[in-house]
Amino acid sequence: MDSQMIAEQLLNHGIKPSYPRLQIYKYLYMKRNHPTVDIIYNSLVKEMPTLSKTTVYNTLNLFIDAHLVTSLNLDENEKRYEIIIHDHSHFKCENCGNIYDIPYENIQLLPEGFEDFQVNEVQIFLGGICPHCKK
Amino acid sequence: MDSQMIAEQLLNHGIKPSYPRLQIYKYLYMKRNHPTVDIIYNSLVKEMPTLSKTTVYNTLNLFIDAHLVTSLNLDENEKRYEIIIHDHSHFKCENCGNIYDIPYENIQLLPEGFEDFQVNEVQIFLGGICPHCKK
DNA sequence: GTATCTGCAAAACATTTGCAATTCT
DNA sequence: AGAATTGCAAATGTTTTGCAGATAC
Repeated sequence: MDSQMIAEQLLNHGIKPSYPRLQIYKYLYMKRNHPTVDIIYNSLVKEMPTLSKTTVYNTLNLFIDAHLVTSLNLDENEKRYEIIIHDHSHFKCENCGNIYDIPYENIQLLPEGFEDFQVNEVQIFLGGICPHCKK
Repeated sequence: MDSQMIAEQLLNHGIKPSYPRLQIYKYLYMKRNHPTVDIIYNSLVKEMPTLSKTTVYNTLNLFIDAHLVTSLNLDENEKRYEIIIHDHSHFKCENCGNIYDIPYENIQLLPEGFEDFQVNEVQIFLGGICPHCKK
């Protein structure tokens, strides 16, 4: 996906595609690495020396309000962010700290007697040891 | 469950059952309401005027280390705590903010090709509208 | 030229830490 | 007395906010 298409995605969600916004969205789109604000900032500040963390925060919150991005609380003090993609859970390795996307389908989350709950959002977090660290 | 049994549970996990510890554990055990530190503190300080939030924090972390309690990040800034109970997810109503325990069983979380991940911990968060608010 | 966007500095929180006072045995 | 526990005050770290300067159309 090139910058032109990313700009269109932002415009489609009512967001003016300024340069910082394009770069932050592009970062999330290309890397898919569930970054923290710090990770995004440190990566982009190399190419945008005047970038501030405030702008990263503001932009991410803008994306969240526009339902382009979601934030994850993976059991630490700081939030992580990712482009909204449906039907996958997050596996965090206790050993190496890596975060993996795990797809799922057709999970029955509401048992009998709970059908009246209207589910709009699902977040599944898994903790354990990843294949790489098990060897 | 009375104080005597709670004291035994703490002792079984290597925790000396001081009065604040008993009260905090009892609160979690009886209420089952996924409280924040603030909620616990404000509830208990009525009966224990000298209680401090530091003690609530310290005690909860002690319980977590002993695997008696777990903390939840339900998408806000502050953590919530609950007695460890297996195989249930948390549903938070977008409207009233209530948190519900939803039981589940035999959910297949790892699809084909991901069997090498060793899952030690599962947290499922659901957001939406509860039956009470749908009416 | 006006509205929007950016970014510095300060504020606002939740949580942790250092350490002295208290409590328990 | 000695060891563990408690709690105040200060520190820490993330995220938000106020506002002035910069940018875009």
